[in-house]
Amino acid sequence: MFVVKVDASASFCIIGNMQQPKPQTIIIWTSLVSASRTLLEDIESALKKEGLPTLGWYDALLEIEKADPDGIRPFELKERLLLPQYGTSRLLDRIAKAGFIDRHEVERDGRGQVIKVTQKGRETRRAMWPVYSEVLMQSIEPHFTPAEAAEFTRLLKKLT
Amino acid sequence: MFVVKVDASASFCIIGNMQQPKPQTIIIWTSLVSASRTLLEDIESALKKEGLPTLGWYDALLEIEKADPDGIRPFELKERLLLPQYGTSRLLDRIAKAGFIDRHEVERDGRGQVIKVTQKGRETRRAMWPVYSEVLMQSIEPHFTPAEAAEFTRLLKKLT
DNA sequence: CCTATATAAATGCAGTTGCATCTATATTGC
DNA sequence: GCAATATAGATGCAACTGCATTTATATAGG
Repeated sequence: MFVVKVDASASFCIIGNMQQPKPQTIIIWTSLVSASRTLLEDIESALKKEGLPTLGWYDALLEIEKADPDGIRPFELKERLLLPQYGTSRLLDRIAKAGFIDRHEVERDGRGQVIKVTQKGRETRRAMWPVYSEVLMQSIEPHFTPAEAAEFTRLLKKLT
Repeated sequence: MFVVKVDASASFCIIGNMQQPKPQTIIIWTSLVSASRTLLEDIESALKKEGLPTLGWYDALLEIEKADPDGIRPFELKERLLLPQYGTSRLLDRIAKAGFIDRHEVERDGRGQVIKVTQKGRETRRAMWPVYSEVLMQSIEPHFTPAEAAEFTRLLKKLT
C-alpha cells in the first residue's frame, strides 16, 4: 500500500505548538513517492506484458550472475538486496522452481548452500533488460538536461 | 518486492546496438527508489512502534475526513488514492472493522454506499500525524537549503 | 568433550495483494 | 416495459509478505 496523500493544513494537522514540516518537505515526500511508484508500476507492467519475471527477480538474478562463477550464499544475497532472510529464502525457492538458479552444497559449512545462475536464468535476465531499460529511458531522459540530471542525482543522494 | 540494483555495464547489458540508458538515468532511478523505500520503511516502522495503523490507512482516513460532512463514495476514494477497486473495498473493510469509519446507504443509488469517518477514526488519524511528520522532518529537512528544496521539488515534479 | 550460544536457512500462520469473476442495481436503446 | 450494457461493490483463489519459530550446523567457553 502506497502513500499519495499528505495534508498539513491547519485544520487537519496542527496540534498545539508541535513543530510542523515545511510545505516543501511535504511536496518533496509526495512527489518522491508518486514518482517512484509510477515508474515502478510502468516497469512491472511492461515486464508482465512480455511474460517476463518481476523486478525482484531481475535484481536477484543480476546479483547472482555478478557472483559468477563462484556463486553466492543466500545470506550474502540478502544483504545486497536488502531483503529479509525469509524473503530471500522464498524468492530463491521461486526462482529455483523456474529453473533460473541451481542450489549447491557448500564445502565447509553444512548449514549453507551456494546459489549459481543457470543458462536459462542468464538468458531471462538478459531478455528483461531491454524492456526494463526502455521504460527508464522513455520516462526519465526526456525530462532532464544533462545539468539537471546531475543536479537531480546530487539531491537524491542526500536522501540516502 | 523492491528494486535496488541495476547493472548497465557492457558485459551484462549491451545487446547488439540497442539504445542504452545514460548512466545518469540509472543513478536517478536507483536513488529514487532507494530514497522512497527508506523513507517509507522509516515511517511505517515509527507508526508500528506507536501501535498506530499504516500509511495506507492514514491516506484513506484523511481523504474520508476531507469529505466531511457529506462522506465519500468508495469509487471516489479509489480514484483519489489511486488504488484498485478491490483494494479499496478491502481496505475499507479493515478500517470499518477497526471502527474508524461507518458505511451508510445512499439515497439515489442502491448499489452504492457512503463512507464517513467516526470520531475514533478522526482521533486516530490525528494521532498518526505527529509520528508521520516527525520522520519527514528529520529525514528530509536537514539535507536541503530552501533553494535546494525548491529545485528538488521542481525536478521531482517533472517525473509526474 | 560437552553445554551454551550463534549463524544459515526453512516454514507455519495470518494478513495483504493481484486477478478474475460475481452480484446487484442503474442506465440506455428499442 | 424489456433486453443489453454499464457501473458499484464484493469475493474466491493464488501468490506474496511480515513475524515468529524451528531445524540444523558451527563456534566458543569451561
